[in-house]
Order: sequence, then structure tokens, then C-alpha cells
Amino acid sequence: MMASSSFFEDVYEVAKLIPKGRATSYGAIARYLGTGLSARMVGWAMHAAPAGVPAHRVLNSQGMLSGKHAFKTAKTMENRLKKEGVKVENDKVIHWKKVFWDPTTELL
DNA sequence: GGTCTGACTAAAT
DNA sequence: GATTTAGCCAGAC
Repeated sequence: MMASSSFFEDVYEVAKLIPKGRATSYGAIARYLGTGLSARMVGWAMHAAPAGVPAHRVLNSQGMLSGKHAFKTAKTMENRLKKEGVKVENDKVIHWKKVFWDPTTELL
């Protein structure tokens, strides 16, 4: 690990590690990176996420598509998640606890 | 180099 | 139980 020049790259790598049909929260990634409570940084980094980073699999603690607006269209994120097998309703992930992927636990 | 802001989170009210 | 406040860190101006 640690081939990261910037905090952003760390976030991107973790995001890429998210298995299909799963999703995680900004805070979970933040803690995994050691940034602790700075979940904002993760969200911000994801906003600047380049192509190849499944930012649509990263949601907030409630499993809500907070940053959907950062995509081409507000439905891009939702449609992609549905395509991956994640049920999305009212901009929120259904069975969030089931699709929740914690890097500190799964990727440990 | 100080200030502001941001796809957040959790605790307090 | 829903809304508000405070905390956190890193980048842009």
C-alpha cells in the first residue's frame, strides 16, 4: 500500500476496491485511511474522482445518494447502483446494511 | 500563510 | 424523532 502521493489517491484506491453490488460510506473510508472523522475530505475527493473510480458506490452514513448531483445527471448514480444490483429508492439504498461494505472489516 | 469551504458524522438540543 | 452545532482535515484563493 502507501503508494499514494495524495490523500485523494488513497480514496480512489479504496473506492476501486469496493466489490460490485456493494457500497460504503465516506466515514468508513475516512477511518480506513486514518483520516478519522474527516469524512468530508473523502466526499470532496470523490467529487474530484476521475473516471474509473466507482464514486457511485460511495454514499453517506444513511446510504443516501448525497452526491448524485456530481454525476452527469442526478440519476446516473442511481441507475448505476441499480445496474450493479443495489436497490435504490428515493435516492436511498434499500437494505443499506446488507450492501454496506466496510473496508476496515472486509478489507482488513 | 491565513481563511473558507466541502458528496460527512455524531452528539446535543 | 427531527433539527442544529460542532469537529475534522486537506486543498484552493
